[in-house]
Formats: sequence, C-alpha cells, structure tokens
Amino acid sequence: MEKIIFHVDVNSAYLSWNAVWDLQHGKTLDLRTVPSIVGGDPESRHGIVLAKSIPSKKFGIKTGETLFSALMKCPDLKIVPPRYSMYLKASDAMLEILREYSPIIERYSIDECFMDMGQRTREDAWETANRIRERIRDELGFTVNIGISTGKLLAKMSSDFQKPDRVHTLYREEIEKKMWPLPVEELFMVGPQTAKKLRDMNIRTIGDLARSDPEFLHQRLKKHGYVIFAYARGMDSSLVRNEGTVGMKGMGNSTTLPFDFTDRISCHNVLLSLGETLVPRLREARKLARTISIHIRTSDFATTSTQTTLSFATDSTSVLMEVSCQLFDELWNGDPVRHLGISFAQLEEKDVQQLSLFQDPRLEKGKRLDALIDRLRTDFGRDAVIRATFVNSPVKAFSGGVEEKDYVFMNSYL
DNA sequence: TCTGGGGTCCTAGGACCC
DNA sequence: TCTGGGGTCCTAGGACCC
Repeated sequence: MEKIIFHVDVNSAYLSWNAVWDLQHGKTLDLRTVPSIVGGDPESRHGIVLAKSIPSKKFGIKTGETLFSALMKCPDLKIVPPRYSMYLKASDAMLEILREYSPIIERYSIDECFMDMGQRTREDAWETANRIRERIRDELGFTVNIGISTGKLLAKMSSDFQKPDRVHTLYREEIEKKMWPLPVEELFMVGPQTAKKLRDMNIRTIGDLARSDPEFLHQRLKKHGYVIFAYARGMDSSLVRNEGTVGMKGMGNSTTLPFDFTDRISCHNVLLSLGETLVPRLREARKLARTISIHIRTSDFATTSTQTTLSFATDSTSVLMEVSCQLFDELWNGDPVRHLGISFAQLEEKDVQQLSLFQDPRLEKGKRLDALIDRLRTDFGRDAVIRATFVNSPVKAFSGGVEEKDYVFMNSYL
C-alpha cells in the first residue's frame, strides 16, 4: 500500500463539451470525429484556436494559433464558438462523480482535477481509475484521461500520455522508461522560453535535464532551474489542496478591442465596462482590493502596466474605477490601444475589514449604491441598469468575463 | 505566424526602516 | 555626510499554467 494520487484530465475539454451538447440537442455530427475547433470571433479580433479535435491535430493545428492560420492548414475545418457557462456545468457534473471516490479533490482548472486517493494497492488504484473513467464516459458523454502515481507531478505527467479515454501509471521506477525519453518541453513548467534556453545548453529530453548539473541550471535559470531539475527526476512533494483551502490572490478582467482605440474617453469607457464585470465579482467573493493595476497592449503588441496601492482596501465601483482611469491617463502615451485590462491584487477579506484613518468618505454612500445595483441586476438581469455613458455607445456596457447571453439550460445528465 | 483571457509565481531595483 | 547589512514593501515585467 502506498499513497495514491490521480490526475483527471478531460480530453479536448471545450471541444468535447461542445460536441456532447450538440448531440444532446438533436445534432447528428459529432465534432470529435472530424477536424474541428472551438475558436473565438475573428471579426472582433478574438480569433484564436481555444481547443481542437484529435482529427484536426493531423493537420498540424495548434491551440493558440489564429483561425486564419488554422484554415490555411485545413480549409474544411469546422469552427464552433465557446460556451463558457455550459463548460462550467459539465465540469461541475464531473466533480460530482469524482467526489464519490475521494473527499480530497483539487480543482486545478475547469477541466483538470487532482484526487488524493489515500493509501491503497496499485491494483485497486488501477481498477478505481478505470471505473471513474468509464462512468464519466457513460454517464456524461465525454472522455477523460486519468494519470496514476504517488504524487501530483507524476500523476499529471502520466495523464498526458496516449489519449483519449485512457488510464496510465507513472510510478517512480517507470520514470526512466516512460518520462525521460520525452522532449524537454513536455515537462510541466518548461515552456517555449525555457525550452529554447535548455536547447542552447544541449538539453533536449527530460532525461537530459534529469542528468544535468543542478548548480549549472541554477546559474542560468535561477530558482526555476532547481524546480525543473527536481521535476525531471520526479521529485515533488506538493499536497492535493482541498477546495476552499486555496485563497484567491488577485482577479482581473481584460479584453482585446474590435479595432485600435485612439481616444482617451473611449478607453475610459472600456475600463468602466471591464469594471462592471470585475467589481461585482470582487464583491461576490466578499473581498476588498488594495492594489489596482491596469494593462495596455498597443497596436505593436507591446504590453505595459502600472499599478498603485491604496492605503485602504475597497470594493467600491466608483473608487476603483476612478483610480483605474487615473492610472490609464498616467500610463498611456497616445499610441493606438489594442487591448485593455484591469486587475486587483492584495485582496483582503471583507468580513475582517479594518477601519483606516485614510478611508475615503465617499465610500459609505457608494456602498449603498453598489449594493442596490447588484440587487437590481440579480433580480432583473444584468442589463437592468447600465451606465448612461453606454447608452447609444459603440462600447459594450459589460466586457470580459463569462458570456451568459447564449446559455441554454442543460438537462440533468450533463 | 499578425497572435484570447484568467490566473500564479519570480526577479530586480528602489524606497524606507533599523 | 558617508559607510554597511538586513528586512519589508512596492512596482514593472516576464515566465509559466490552463
């Protein structure tokens, strides 16, 4: 018996969920069986590949590339738009099944979970993983890969082996045979930049990395060098963090504009519309923000940011938006703006708010207004109250975040 | 190659304190 | 006023993850 960890990974998550939803709603084509992708809207410059089917992989289509480029590789490519709120339902349904097998589950992302399966035999782990895999496939209609090991890193690495609808193991003694031959960029935490630096050091496989000198890596890559060296040797002692134990450190909202904006007021309006999505999220999480930062990407794709830390933490829309617009004015040099973002950090719990000598007196009044608007929007829909500035404006009143408008309630089996 | 959006953590330099 | 070291906080940018 030993400690067993599972990593559950939905195969081509967004694409599979779109496919299942379509099948359950009368369509006959299964997107998973043809070259297809989930992609953004090129008209509004959100046109990249978010997820791809396995058949589309044969055309060399990659996540993150432009729809234009994907269509060049495969003119018959079927493109469907994302449905974020439906994905959340599908993810919740999967979690409900997983909870029957372990009380300690870490939701790593919308389509990945770690499960602490406690002490058990390898035979039991194998059978349990296969049972979970089959249940998800049969009850929910989509497939998962499950990776089994004694720690999170190895479990995650093994769920990435052959897909779809598979269970793999990666125990310590299997590392050399199953993981070391892989190209180094397949290791968790080795992205394109690090892979390039490693290649320059003649490190091409995970095995090369595992056999290299950690002090040399540290010299070139700082702390990151030690981290990936340890990962290459399968060393990782992180625990499965149960839900609710992970505090949110920051939250943000950003959007690419449909065309480059060149005037200050339109940019302010975009910031306000981002805030109309972001600040209610902050309040819903019962958090207050102390640090506010704004990000500008210009038409030459250069990104700059600036931030400020207030002497008090707040969830007031008017305070946060006023500061955001001020920061924009300080940062913007007049270049055409392609993308705008706001984010909040240094979040504090609302319930333990400390009174500050420097608290803004406008706060009290604004608080009641914010609460009222939140309630109107809950009761009568998001568009019940919008800022006057957005009436007859080309800028949307809300931007970023989860798109709710085309959500259709899903039936109980997904 | 005409490149989304939401997060986390690390680094490096500077301010400021003792 | 200069020298020095350690600690903490803040800011801007960059790497990674999904």
